[in-house]
Amino acid sequence: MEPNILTGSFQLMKSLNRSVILNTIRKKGGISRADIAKTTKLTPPTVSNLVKELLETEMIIETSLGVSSGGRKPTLLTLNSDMFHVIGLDIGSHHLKIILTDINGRIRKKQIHPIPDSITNEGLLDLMITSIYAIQKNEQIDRNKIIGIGIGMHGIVDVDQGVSVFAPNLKLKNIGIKDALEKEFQMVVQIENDARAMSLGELWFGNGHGDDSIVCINVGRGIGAGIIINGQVFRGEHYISGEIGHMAIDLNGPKCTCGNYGCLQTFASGPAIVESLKKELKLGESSILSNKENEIDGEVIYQAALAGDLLSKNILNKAGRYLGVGVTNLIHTVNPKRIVISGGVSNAKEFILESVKKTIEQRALTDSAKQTEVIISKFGADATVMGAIALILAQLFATPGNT
Amino acid sequence: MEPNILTGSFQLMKSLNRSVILNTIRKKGGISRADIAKTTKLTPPTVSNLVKELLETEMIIETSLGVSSGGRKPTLLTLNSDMFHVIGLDIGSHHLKIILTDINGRIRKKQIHPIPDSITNEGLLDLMITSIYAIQKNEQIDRNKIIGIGIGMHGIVDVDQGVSVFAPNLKLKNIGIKDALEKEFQMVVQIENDARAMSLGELWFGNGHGDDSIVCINVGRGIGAGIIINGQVFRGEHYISGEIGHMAIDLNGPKCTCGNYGCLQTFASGPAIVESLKKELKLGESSILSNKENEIDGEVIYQAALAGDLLSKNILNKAGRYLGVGVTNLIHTVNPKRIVISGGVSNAKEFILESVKKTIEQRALTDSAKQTEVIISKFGADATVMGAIALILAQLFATPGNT
DNA sequence: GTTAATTAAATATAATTATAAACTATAATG
DNA sequence: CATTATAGTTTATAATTATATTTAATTAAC
Repeated sequence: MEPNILTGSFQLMKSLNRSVILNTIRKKGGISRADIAKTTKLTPPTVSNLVKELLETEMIIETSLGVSSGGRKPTLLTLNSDMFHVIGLDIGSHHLKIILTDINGRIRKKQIHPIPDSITNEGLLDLMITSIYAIQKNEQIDRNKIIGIGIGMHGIVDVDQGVSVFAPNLKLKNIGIKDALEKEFQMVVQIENDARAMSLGELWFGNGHGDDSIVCINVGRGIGAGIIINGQVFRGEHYISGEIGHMAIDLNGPKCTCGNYGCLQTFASGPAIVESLKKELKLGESSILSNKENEIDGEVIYQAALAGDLLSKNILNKAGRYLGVGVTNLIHTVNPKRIVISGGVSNAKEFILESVKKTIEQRALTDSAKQTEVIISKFGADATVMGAIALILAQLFATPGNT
Repeated sequence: MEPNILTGSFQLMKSLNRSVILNTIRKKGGISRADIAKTTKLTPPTVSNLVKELLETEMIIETSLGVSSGGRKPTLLTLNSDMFHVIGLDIGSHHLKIILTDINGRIRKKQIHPIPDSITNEGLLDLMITSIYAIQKNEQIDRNKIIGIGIGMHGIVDVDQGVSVFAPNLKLKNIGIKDALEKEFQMVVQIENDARAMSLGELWFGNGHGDDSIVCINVGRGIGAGIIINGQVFRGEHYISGEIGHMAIDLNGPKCTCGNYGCLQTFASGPAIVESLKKELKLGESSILSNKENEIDGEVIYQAALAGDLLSKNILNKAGRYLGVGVTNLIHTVNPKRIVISGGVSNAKEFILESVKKTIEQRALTDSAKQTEVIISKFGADATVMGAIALILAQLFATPGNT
């Protein structure tokens, strides 16, 4: 069947305006009815009526009176952030991270649970359910004031069905997460690929407020990108948009786990960096890591580089240059306003970011493309779980018609 | 200043519904008021009122009576395609092609003008203006029933300003096309990059009716892609989305005109194919083109391949494989539903398409990605000019709010 | 061939919501 | 303390869609 066509009706008109007002309050935070009318170009009575309704739902509250510039003092309105809460999960390769936030995304509680090796679908679902109960324990929070549960998950995710189709790092397939959690908790549940969740988190909580187009690149065990266009997560036809880890950049390069040669993640992922360094050590390069081959992981290399180890620095720089090639390809394809780099490898920002930028400067076609903003995520290891929160908030504050 | 926020109002409600009805008539072609009400879920009186208005504007007409299935015969409505017309231009490297169509995109007249070498900005604008006058000559068409002029142009185009920022093949910069033509003709003028125009044309007139996500790849002197997401042309932040000709796929590959190495268009563009064949000839490969080095161009190679020349076939196949690598990178980034290949090189479809498909089959990550539809444009050399028409039609039939 | 049922379209009335204009409340200013 | 500026509310009105009813035109059944 055709999807429902969006037609104009009184309900649409009203819900659109209510949403516009709610979002204005969210963005400006502490704004009077009169100012809402000015910025939205709605008339004062319309604003007053809808604000009254929003006050009744307790989504917003009247706070202090503002300062007057000659006339009645404005009554300032803000989101009622103490009332409503959101739960976010980040399902990684070894750990499940869960947070509880208010609707401004301020973290109230954070917990981490290890994920046992060779876990089953049912085991993972059980772990998720118990962790969701656990984080609510001893919290003075009305259960039906929890708006929803957002989940960021690596691998391929069918957002509409709410299924983790393939989670390679856990070796699991077809986990029916949404159905299971909705049945258990009777609230909104939304699951999304980790890089895409991150990118939405970056849009909501990062510097990129608004309707921008941004790309968030998650560089860790693999490399994945989340693409935001006009403020909407872009998923592609089969939920594999942004799978840039397997972008071919050097057809004569090393063999990748996918079977092809020269994929981006054979150069710039965490494992690739470790391999690259080990190989140099075997070739006899001198380094402070020379006799510690078994202890080497990404963090160790980063610390060595910080301590001044030239080989470690060079290896990280090289990874940055390759990442820059991939990023430039993305700029020439998606041409976003801003690119945010996150994930484990982005920890080594001092040694990565500059070489990414230099590579873009060198390779990008036009001056404007060269000036594409490239930053490191400010959320560090919390990027995915904040993105999971953003999934629910994006839905809560969505404008009618913009699915 | 902030862009205007979209708020609900009676005008919006009405114009949304009018647009929904108009588009329903356009898509279904020959549909009764009652059926419109059913498919749109608008009520019959609403439909009747808006249909009355649309009849008054002469945008639609009542045609025959349909067949009854027990009851009054339905009055069928269609677009009044004989009344309104659109002009489309394709500004290529050597020729200006111009067509006049009705609002169903049916071509009424087509003309081609050569573009002199070393033309100036003013010269090109003059040529455009005279060609637009010329195509209207001897046509029984009401001047103010021409809806607009669409222009597809290679290079980088600033759609909002209506300026061709950089047209490398004509060696021109900053041609203020929109302003000049709007001043001369007082009607809607829209200019767009050729690949993006093509992609919109493919969406409107090709197999891909609807709100799909498709990518159209123009393989000629360069390689450019037009990306359509949710039925909207996607341009990127600096109008360079889809510039995949300079996607790095082989960092150790040949040097490109852009200064980098291993760009896609050093392998799969028209000039790259010609160079590649000439090189093989020099190396002594036998071919029916062996002593005709000066006559070789894309068309000659294609004809040779058709005539059974093995070298020509191999060269075209190889280009197809490289193109397939680029296309697979696109699938892993944008993940569209359908990919359409057009431009000069796509003429050699017998020798290109299969190797593109094989490469995707070999390299794509998931089964669903492997099944991405890849077709050759059915418009051939008319792809850009049909896209230019689509630019205007897309605007005419746009839903309010979806800019 | 008359009548009932069905479908299409128009019309009249009601309901919903935004808008405009008038009004009340409150504060700063001189 | 009057004047003026600003915030917010009330009332009346206008622009629409929605609902219910009516008219028209057919087909199908008896």
